[in-house]
Order: sequence, then structure tokens, then C-alpha cells
Amino acid sequence: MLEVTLPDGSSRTLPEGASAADLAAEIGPGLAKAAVAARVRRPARDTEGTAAPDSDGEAAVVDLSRPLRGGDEVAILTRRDAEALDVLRHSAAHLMADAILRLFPQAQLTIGPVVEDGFYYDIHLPEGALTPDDFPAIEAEMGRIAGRAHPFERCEVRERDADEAFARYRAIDGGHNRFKAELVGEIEGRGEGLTLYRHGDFVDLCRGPHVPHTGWLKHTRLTSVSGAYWRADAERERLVRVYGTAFFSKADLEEHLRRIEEARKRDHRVLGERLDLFHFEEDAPGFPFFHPRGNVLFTLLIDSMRRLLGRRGYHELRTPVILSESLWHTSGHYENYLENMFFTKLKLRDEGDSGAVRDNVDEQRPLAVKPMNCPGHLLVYRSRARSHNDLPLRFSEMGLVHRRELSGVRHGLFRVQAFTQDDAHHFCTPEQIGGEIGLLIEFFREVYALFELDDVRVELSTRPEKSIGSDAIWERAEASLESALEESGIEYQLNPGDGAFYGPKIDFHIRDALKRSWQCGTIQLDFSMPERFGLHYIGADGQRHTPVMIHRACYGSVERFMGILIEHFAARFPLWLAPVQVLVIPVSAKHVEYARSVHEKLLDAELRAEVNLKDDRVGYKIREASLQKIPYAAVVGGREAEAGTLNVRSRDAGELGEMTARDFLERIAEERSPGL
RNA sequence: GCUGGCGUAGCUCAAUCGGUAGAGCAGCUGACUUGUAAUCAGCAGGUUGGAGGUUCGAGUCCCCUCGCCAGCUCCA
Repeated sequence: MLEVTLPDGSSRTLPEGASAADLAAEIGPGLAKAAVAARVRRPARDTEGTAAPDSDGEAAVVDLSRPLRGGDEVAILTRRDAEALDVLRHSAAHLMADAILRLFPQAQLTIGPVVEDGFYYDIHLPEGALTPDDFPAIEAEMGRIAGRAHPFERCEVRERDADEAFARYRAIDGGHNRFKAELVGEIEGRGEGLTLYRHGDFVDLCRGPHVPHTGWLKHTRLTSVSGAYWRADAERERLVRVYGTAFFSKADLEEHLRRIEEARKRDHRVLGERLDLFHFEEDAPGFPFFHPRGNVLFTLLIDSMRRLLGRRGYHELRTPVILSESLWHTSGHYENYLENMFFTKLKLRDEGDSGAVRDNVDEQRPLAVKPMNCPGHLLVYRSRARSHNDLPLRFSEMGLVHRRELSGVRHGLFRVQAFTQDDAHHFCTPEQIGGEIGLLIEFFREVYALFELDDVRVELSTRPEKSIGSDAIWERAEASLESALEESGIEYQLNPGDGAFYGPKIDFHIRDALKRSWQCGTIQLDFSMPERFGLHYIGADGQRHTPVMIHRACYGSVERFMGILIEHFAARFPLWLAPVQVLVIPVSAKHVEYARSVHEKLLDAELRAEVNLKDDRVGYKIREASLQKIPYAAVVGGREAEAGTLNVRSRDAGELGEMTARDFLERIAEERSPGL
């Protein structure tokens, strides 16, 4: 007999060799039916017997069929547990792989992990292609396999060559799958045991766990297909990545698909065009054209940031967009950032040859377009002597930078080739680092809260392969950031090797409507650049010292941040951000004069108001205002002209009724102010 | 940059086997004089992304190129 502990602290006694499924049945038939998998924590005392759960002392999710041991702490997982959904989706990946192999016998499987909203499987197709057109056939095949309710069986491979399951596994996709062979080699290299999972005729290398049988996998859907590379290496074999998702119930699946559909409607590229905020041209790839309404939003973002910066003692600069190439050698950008930079090229008319144009003329001082603002700020710092009394010195700039991007990575306003950074550089003494970074973390949190952004992820990125500065400097810088993060008490993830070439950074990532994560804010600590540019300050000791530099941007890119806000609000901006705040609508042509006077009154009150004088029905104009997501419509007709009022309709609250312009302005006063 | 997909009117989309490029919305003009999410009628709108090729004939087939979309890689 063995005794196990349940999550509520009670214990159960089971016959020797009993599984988690037996435990569930022992607790009750309802649980037995609802059980998906089990979470087992095994005390780290004995080392004999069956190997898994894999790491002793740590809780691991395992198959229901796995035998338990005395002393195990066991939780039966049902569809209500988050881990259960991952188990389901991973099982669905096996199901999909099975179906694909049936329809594409030449396919070779590689890896098939669970991702945030589902799963994918990377598949090598030596010839032919797999497109969404194949989805119905694959899904139908998956449905058939699910209908058979094949149990998922776990097989531990002891003697590879003698093992029947392993032989079947090797045969499953032709017997010469070099990808799986590579994985097997790695697992054995680590001294771990191989495990296989089988359902029906299908066997796959897998750590598990899985749902009890394929009957659980009835609510699956393939979502997309794209390219990928084996080991994410473009030099290696190209793979087809087939994405899918799975849920425990039809309702959950439908709800998920509906949410994706909703998210697509928030796409800033679509809304940007429909609300006339900006557009792109084929002749200017990745360079947005902001229209009047988009420009209002853009300017509001910049003005708000200026106010916040001013309050914190920043001094705003304006530095050149083009600087000499040699400067970028000094800064290290030429060495480390060349591929992302635009360089100027001269052309000259050849007077001897009837005005023919010579390309790429060499220049005495070749020029480059700035991809970052830091060198300019270093030059301003260096333009006069600085004292320790000046520090910390905070220079800001709404700097327009240009960066060449590989084709294929551009993405609306999120990834452009020219953008405006709400950039700033703090110059300070080493002792001031902690204080400056603490201030910045607080500052950024305040800004994101102002825009009602709550899903902000923080990362600490460390030294990349291409970088400048000594190991000692990097260690010091990384340690400084880490302690500042600990000090502030915010949660963060480590992102090794993703720092800037001149220093480690704290990044703030925000998600778009489709949950793709984009870096916005960044705080970068730099001990190298001030030295390269020969910066110094006179300390209290009368000696020269090199200052430390902190690069920082809160929006990151005003363009990207604007895109994030469009998706976050689905373009239903709060009043203070709305490009057009009120639309005045005369009921008929007879009321044009009065509509004009109301419009002027609202403009005088510095409201962003427009008036629709077209000869359309009121209903039509209301519809237009609504589609343009304008917060207020002010309808005026005979009654209002008589009484000197306006009839207000709110985008969010419907009709508010008749009121004077003064009452209306009073009513929206608070909404209009950004709370800065 | 890589893999796959897609480019037809301002927008959303049609066009059968390679055989006269079309509709709705938007735009313009006119009529209606309108009371809270689409009034009616008419007009105009195109080098089918660009450049080559095959063909009697190309939106459609082939090659090149540019852009867009999804993902990979990279990044604010």
C-alpha cells in the first residue's frame, strides 16, 4: 500500500502500483471522468524506482496513467487548470502530426511545442507544399482520429535497438528523419532517457504528458501556416510551421476564434486608413505619411511627454539628422550598426559628357543619417566644461532617426524606417546611477498608466555578441540595472544577449491587439560612449572624471506607441486624445448658420471641433461620426437655434439631451484634461 | 535577408477554358429640407503594382522586379 497527499492536505491510501487515474477514481467518478493529467511533487529522498517525475522535489505535470509512489503530493488536473490546456494542446499537436503524415507521407516531423494560444508543429516537406487549402482535409483526418479515442501510451526506451516501440517510431516517417535523429542524439548526450508516446499507429518522440486519449481532442482548429528553419537557422533546412489551437469545449474554441476576429478589427493599419490618420506609399516603404488627424494624435503624444519631461528637469535639444561618417566610427555605430544605417551618396553631372550623371561620387567627408541620437547629445555635453554640480544632467530630444530594416520586417507603424524617439540621455556620476534608474522606472510606469496600458512586460537584456567595452564594465553595468530593478520591486524577465552594443538595458514591452509584443520603453546603461567621446566633469576633488551615461526612451518610438494606442483603444480614444472631439451636425440646410456659430464657439473654447455642412440626413451624419469614433456629436436644428443650445450625443453614452455650449464645456472639462 | 501567400477604381471585392475589365461603398452633380447609425437619381472613376516574354489575343500563362500580408531572423 502507498499513501499520497492531496492539495487540501488530506491523504489517501492506495494499492501498490496505483496510478493518478486510480487516485481520481478513488476520490470520485466525476473527477475520474474530468481528469486530464496530474501534478505530482515527489519528495527528494529516495532515488530508486521509476525515474520520473523528472526532477525530484519539483512538481511535474504527468500522465494520469503514471504510477504513484508513497509520499507523493498529487493534484488531479481538470480542464479548469491552466496546465491542463497545455497538455491538451500538446496532444493536439501529436494528433495533427499524425493526420499530416497520413496525407503527406513524405513529410518529416521535427518539433511541435505548445505556444501561447495553441501549438505548432515544424515539418520538413522535401517536396511539395502545405497551404491553408489543405487544412480542411487535415482537420477532417484529425476529427476521424479523435473519434476513435485512441489512448495515449507512454513508452520508455531502454534498449534502443531491441525496442519494438522505438523501431516503430523510426519507421513512422520513413526511417531516415535526420531531425529526430539529431534530437535523440542530444537527449542521449545529456544522459536522459528517451520516451515515446503512441496513439493508434502513430508514435512520436516526446517527453509528455498527454491527455488520456484522442477523444479529448475534438475541438481543434488549424489556424495558419508559415515558414521556419530547423533550429531557427536560415542556413539549415527550411520547414513548414503549421499552427493550430485546441480547447476543451466547442464554446471555448468559438470564443477564441471570435476574439481573434475582434482583434483583427483593431489592427492599427486598418483603423489608421479608415480614420484617415496616416498612410504608406509604395515609393516610401516604411516611411509613414501622417494626415491631419494622425498628426493631431502624434503632436498630443509629443506635447504630453514634453510636459512630463519638463517637470523632471530635462533640457530639450535639437541635434542634426546627418553627421559625418567618422563620428559614427568614434561612437562604434559604424562597426556595430552599419547594416541598419543610411549613408548619403553623391551624384555629379559630368560636364564633359553632355551632362551625364556619375553615381556614388566619393566625398571628402562622407555623411551618414543618424540611427540614434546619442552621439549628438554627447557632443552637446562636450561643448563646454561640466562640473559635478551640473550632474545629473538630463538632455532630451524628440529625435527623428532613420534605420534601414530588412524587407519583411516592416509592419505598419510598429516597425518603420524613420521614427521619432522620445529620447533622452542622463549624464551622471557612478553614485547617481541607482537614483536615476529608480526615477525612470517610476516615470515610465506613470506614463503607461496615463494611457491605460496595463499589460507591460519588463525585461533585463544583457551583453550581446557584438558589443564594445570590457567585461568588467559590462558586469558592473548589468549589476547596476539588476539591483535597480530589485529595488523597485517590479517583476522582470532576463533576456540574455539582447542588450544594446554599448550597454545592458531594461526594456518595457507592450502587446498589440493580436498579442504580439513590441518593445516601447528602454533604459540603457552605458559606461563606454562617454569614454569614447572623451567626456568629463570636474569633481569636488578638482580632478577630471568620466561621467556615466543612461540612454532612455519611454514611448520608444512615437510612431510605434501611437500604433499601440490605436489598437489598445480600438481607435475609440479618450476625449483628450481624440483627433476630432466634437462634430457639429445641422439638422438641415436651414440651420447651417447656427451650426457655424456653434462650431466657432467650440473652437474658441479650444475644442477640436468640426462641422458637417453636407446636405445629408441627420441619421447619415450621425452614422459617419460614429464610424469615425468621434466622442461627441452636437445636433442643432430649429429648437436649438431658438434656445441657443446644442443637442449632444455621446459616442459611449448615447443621447445626453439639450444643453448650452457652456454647460457642455463644463460637463466635459475633466475628460478633456489628460490628468498630467 | 529567408519561407509561403497576395497585388484589379479611393475602399471592399467580381471577371467561367487565355476572348469586350464589372458591382457596392466613397467621390462629384442634381432633386428632397431632412431630428440621432445608410433619402433618391444621374455622372465620373482603370496602362489590372512595374518591366519583359509566350500568343492572333494576357487581369488570367512564363521570367524579372517592387510593394503588401503571415511567420522566421532582427529590432524602437
